[in-house]
Amino acid sequence: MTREVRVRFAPSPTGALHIGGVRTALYNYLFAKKNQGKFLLRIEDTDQNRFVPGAEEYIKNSLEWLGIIPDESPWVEGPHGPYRQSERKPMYKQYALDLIEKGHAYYAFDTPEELDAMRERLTAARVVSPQYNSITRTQMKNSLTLPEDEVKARLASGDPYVIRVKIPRKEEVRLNDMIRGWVLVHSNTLDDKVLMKSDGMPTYHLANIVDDHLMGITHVIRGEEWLPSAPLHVLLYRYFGWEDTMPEFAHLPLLLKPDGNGKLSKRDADKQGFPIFPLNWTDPATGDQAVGFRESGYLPEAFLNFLAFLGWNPGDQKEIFSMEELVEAFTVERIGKSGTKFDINKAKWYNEQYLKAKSDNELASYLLQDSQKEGLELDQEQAVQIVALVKERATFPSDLLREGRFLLQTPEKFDETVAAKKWNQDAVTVLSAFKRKLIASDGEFSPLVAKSLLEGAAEEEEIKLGKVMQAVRLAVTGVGAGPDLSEIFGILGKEELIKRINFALDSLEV
RNA sequence: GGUCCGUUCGUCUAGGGGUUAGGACGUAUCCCUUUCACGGAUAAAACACGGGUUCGAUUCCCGUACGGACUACCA
Repeated sequence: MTREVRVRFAPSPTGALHIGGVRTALYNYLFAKKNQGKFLLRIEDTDQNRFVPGAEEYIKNSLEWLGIIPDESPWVEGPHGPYRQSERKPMYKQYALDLIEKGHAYYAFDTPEELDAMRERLTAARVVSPQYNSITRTQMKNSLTLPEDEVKARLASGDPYVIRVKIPRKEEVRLNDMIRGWVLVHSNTLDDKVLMKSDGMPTYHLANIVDDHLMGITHVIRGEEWLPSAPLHVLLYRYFGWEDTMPEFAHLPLLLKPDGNGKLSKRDADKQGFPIFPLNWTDPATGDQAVGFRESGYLPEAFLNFLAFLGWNPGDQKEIFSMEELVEAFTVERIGKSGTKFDINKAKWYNEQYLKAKSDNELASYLLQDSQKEGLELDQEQAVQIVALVKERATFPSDLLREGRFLLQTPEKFDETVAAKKWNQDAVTVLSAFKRKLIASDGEFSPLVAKSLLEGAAEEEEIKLGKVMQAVRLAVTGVGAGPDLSEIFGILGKEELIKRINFALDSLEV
């Protein structure tokens, strides 16, 4: 019998969800949907000290923005809830006790000071890596070394204690990672990790295994930073007697900083001036603000597509994939092994592709919104016209107004470099003649009409139009570059055109 | 330091015992355009190194180097 595929994304609410976490969520989601399985979201909030208010809501909003919707989560209860580990707290202890009973775990009463002292002593003795393990635990205060009476007395009197796994001295642990193949680790390099903290909360290792088992998780797809502790997890499944339903593991390559090496961090993103979080985030403790991809103008489908390709590829040349197409094409076999440097240029390129694929009507609503914020007046029809003209030059929706602003606002100043180079007597002569022709013209005004009027003006004055074209553009738009001029004439209309030419003639000196 | 993981153009990657090592982003040049952008074309640009195995290795094996992750009562 093959089990229903069930995967989970299990972030801890310690701050804004990082782009790497979003990718992990995405891969889990794609894998679940590809295999007609379920994607669940579990909040791993077992560390009360690191809990950040708002972080959970942020995770929810981020995933919703991208359409990575969990089938089961704290907000969509399923058969295996609750989906917040803090709410599952009472369940964990029995499992830790079960392990003690089976001889795979023990109580430890060492204080933080004693642990420090032990590490210092071992470091001084040049022991390579000081850890609480099969050798050192014999010298520490735990239920393996203390008399049974004392252990009982300590527990009864409420002495603080933790529960540690008892890692065997000599044992080979092997696991088959879906991405990396067989990974072999010797138990003597593992330490007796804390399973249950003195505050009664489980650590990640315990809670994770217990919950994954209880929730019927079949595949664990998570970041590579977990690979070193995966052998411990395998051991725990074995000790619990759950080996037959142990999930398969896939450890994803890390997202690296764009220059040099190392894990991508918020610092790097700030330095390079690009977002690292999906949404805006304000740290409630420090008040530090970070802009999100969403607020920077990235379209969710573009961001998703970009993210999917960070460490995965479909094996063919196609690069633009909708969520449905990603689901269809996704396999973990095609996830790469090596770390992936983050390149914001590629993200921008994806955004351009998706932006350009939108209809003028759809794009117009962005322009309309942005314009209204500034109190600029324009209607849907005008907005569509402008969008058609400037969308080729936009990466983000906000570029629409930036690129088309001169069509909505009469320029108040002129680009000085262009003016110095191109504004001359010929320009004044042609523009003056153009203006006269505009005033004299009647009948329907169109880009074509406007253009022929300008050509006529140049011809009459015996000046080559090419020589003054830049100056005409400067007069009308205030800058030296932009979309096709006759189209601009058409959108501006005769009156506005005359007004702008007059203003330029008055303001600019030869 | 130890354990584990990794290494194809600047970046993301395809490929795989015999290839002109392919694509995309970025860069450059040209074309289109009386401008800029878009678009089109072209170019520069990679198998980390050393040993094996082999008729032949970028591809398989082993080392080395380099990089990364982990090494908490954090996840």
